[in-house]
Amino acid sequence: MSTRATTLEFAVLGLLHDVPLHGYVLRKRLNLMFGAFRALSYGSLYPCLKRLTDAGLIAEVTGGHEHCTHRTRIEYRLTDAGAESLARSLRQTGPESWDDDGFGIHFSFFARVDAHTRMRILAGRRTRLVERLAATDQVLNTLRERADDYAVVLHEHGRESLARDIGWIDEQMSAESAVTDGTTTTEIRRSTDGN
Amino acid sequence: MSTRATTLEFAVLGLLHDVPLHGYVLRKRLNLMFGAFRALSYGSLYPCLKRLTDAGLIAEVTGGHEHCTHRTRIEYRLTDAGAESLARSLRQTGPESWDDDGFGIHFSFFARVDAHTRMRILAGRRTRLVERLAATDQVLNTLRERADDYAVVLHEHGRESLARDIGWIDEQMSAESAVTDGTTTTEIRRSTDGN
DNA sequence: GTTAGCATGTAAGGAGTTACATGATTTT
DNA sequence: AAAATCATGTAACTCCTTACATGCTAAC
Repeated sequence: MSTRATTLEFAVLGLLHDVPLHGYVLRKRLNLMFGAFRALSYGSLYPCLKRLTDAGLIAEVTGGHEHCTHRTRIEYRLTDAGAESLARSLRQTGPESWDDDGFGIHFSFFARVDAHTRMRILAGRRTRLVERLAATDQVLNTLRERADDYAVVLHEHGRESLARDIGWIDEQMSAESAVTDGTTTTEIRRSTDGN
Repeated sequence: MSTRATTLEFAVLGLLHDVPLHGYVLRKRLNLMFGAFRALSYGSLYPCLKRLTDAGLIAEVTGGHEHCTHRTRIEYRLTDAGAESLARSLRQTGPESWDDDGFGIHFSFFARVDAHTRMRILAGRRTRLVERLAATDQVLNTLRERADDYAVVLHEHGRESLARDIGWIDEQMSAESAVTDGTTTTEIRRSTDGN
């Protein structure tokens, strides 16, 4: 497929990398790792699965050891093309990987990515957040001039949250460089082991 | 109009209450008070203005003291029906006023709303956030079982942000009850004065 | 006189949601 | 045997964005 994978498609490919899953369970996993609240709807997931199938990135599992009956659940597995597309998405560093939509997913899959890529994504995310902090300060100035008190309080809270998010990114970057430097011998971050 | 106002329509009516504005400036104000980043597009604003005009909630300012030329800027003012619709939206306490979409806007307009309504919206928002905190704890348990370390770190950060947001709501509720109790004589929150 | 910013709009499309429609399987 | 929950899908709709199309006005 020529068009770049959407966030949802990327997340689906990422989850299917470990284990073949069917739609219902896939949705649960997606809601677990991303979103947390405001659950993904089936009306969104199933068409996505269809698109990925049509694009040849995933395929129905035609289980050899399955009994011929109960064809009610349809499991999907990653094809070779899908694995390659996933690898490409994981390797990407750019707005898709550090803007709001993509950052959480890319971060969740960090265990599958080399330290250099992790750092670039964290750095990109940090820049974005710093930009926003500056923009928020601008907004706060204007809002204070207009004496729009409730709006000021709201944006001051937003500013604080942003500052904390930046601090968190800094922590993550420190943790990463600790791993890269080899200044620590203990295993810092594990990936998921199988199912 | 029978259908409830969308978030954008509500925000537009709210800004037009003080001063008549034209689209271009309106957009700037909207981006200032809400959004902060990811600016609203004209492709969204102008159709909204048209909808509100068709619904009779706003109308073009036909300035008496305007010179007949330069009809390039179209100012909009709130009609009586629009003012009533706005008042109704402001009075509303329910998911529209405390979910993510609506909360910021309702909070920004708090100066125009009675203390009782403010409290109910804050309480509703608090309940939502507490629900999410519980949901996040659930997710964290599952994620820890699966030893999905990066996802755990990400969700722990999300949990902390949520906890802070709840703390902030508590502060706002304290500030509100200080006003209501009359335990303070100084003016705590001003509204915008004119333009 | 040309660039930059002000100003208004439309058409097509993206990425999702809700509501609907259906049926199998497990639990009580 | 009824209720819950597992499971898959479609159709219509929402709300927004991007890209386009247009023209005025102020500054340099």
